[in-house]
Amino acid sequence: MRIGELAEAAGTTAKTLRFYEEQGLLPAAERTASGYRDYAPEAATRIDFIHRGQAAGLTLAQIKQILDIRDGGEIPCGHVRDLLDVRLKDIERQISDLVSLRDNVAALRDAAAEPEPETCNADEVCRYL
Amino acid sequence: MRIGELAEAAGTTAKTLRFYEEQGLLPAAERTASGYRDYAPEAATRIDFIHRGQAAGLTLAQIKQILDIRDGGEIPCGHVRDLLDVRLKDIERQISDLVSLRDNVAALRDAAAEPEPETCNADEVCRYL
DNA sequence: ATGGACCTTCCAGTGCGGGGGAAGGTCAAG
DNA sequence: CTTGACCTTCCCCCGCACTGGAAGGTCCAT
Repeated sequence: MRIGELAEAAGTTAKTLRFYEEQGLLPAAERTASGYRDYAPEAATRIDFIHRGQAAGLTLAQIKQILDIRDGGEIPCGHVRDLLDVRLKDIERQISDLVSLRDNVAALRDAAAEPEPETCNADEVCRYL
Repeated sequence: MRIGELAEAAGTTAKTLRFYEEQGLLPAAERTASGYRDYAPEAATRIDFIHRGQAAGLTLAQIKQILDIRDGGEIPCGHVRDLLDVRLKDIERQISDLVSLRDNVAALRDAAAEPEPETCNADEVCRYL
């Protein structure tokens, strides 16, 4: 199948598939006599994997690590678990950062909700921030 | 004072201050006879304001909007409140997105914690993702 | 044989907030 | 007078995951 068909089957674009190939996430495709990339339909499952990795918040570089392990004939489960562990801690840190930020911003907004502009000092630009 | 002194006083770098000037967040500085930027110490309060804006998650472009209003002789409280409102909704959306993601990633990691690699199908790369 | 949909490569840009480093000028201490 | 720290402008670079577009080749139906 051609790149456009594969892209549609996998829910992405031809441009993105060429990008993935360039980044080493997809193996260099077979070529037809005229130079068109020629994919087996199973190529879609690899793209699905990439999408699952992205849905878990992994970067393309991390997904590539997993694919490289699998392509090397090893079983990537352990590495996947480690990546997910790190990712999970990172997400939790982001959440707590955002919760703190939310509280701060909410307090600022509440203070700004009843403005007393006359008490603002031009030097500090806005006393509600 | 020179740009390096101001940068240190405000907890940033000379490079960043030039960048802020270029972006219109800081007014073009006075110059000494030899072309050096020459700041009044009060310049630091404006940089502090920029830092407070960043701490509230505002972009430099949004902070610039506030500064432009203040520099235009108006009182930016209303705009600040609007920006904070929008930012707050955005933060809350990010939090709920991240909480969903955390739950998904945690479930994946728990599944991967007791791997049974022999049940993995090489075609799907890793059944834990 | 012609038109349009598809494909190829290559180069450049997006948004964000800067950072790196070159080439040259300036200032104060020793 | 020299040295070293600082300053100037200039342009390019980072990560991230693409996206846009130009210039040209191919395939298929009409």
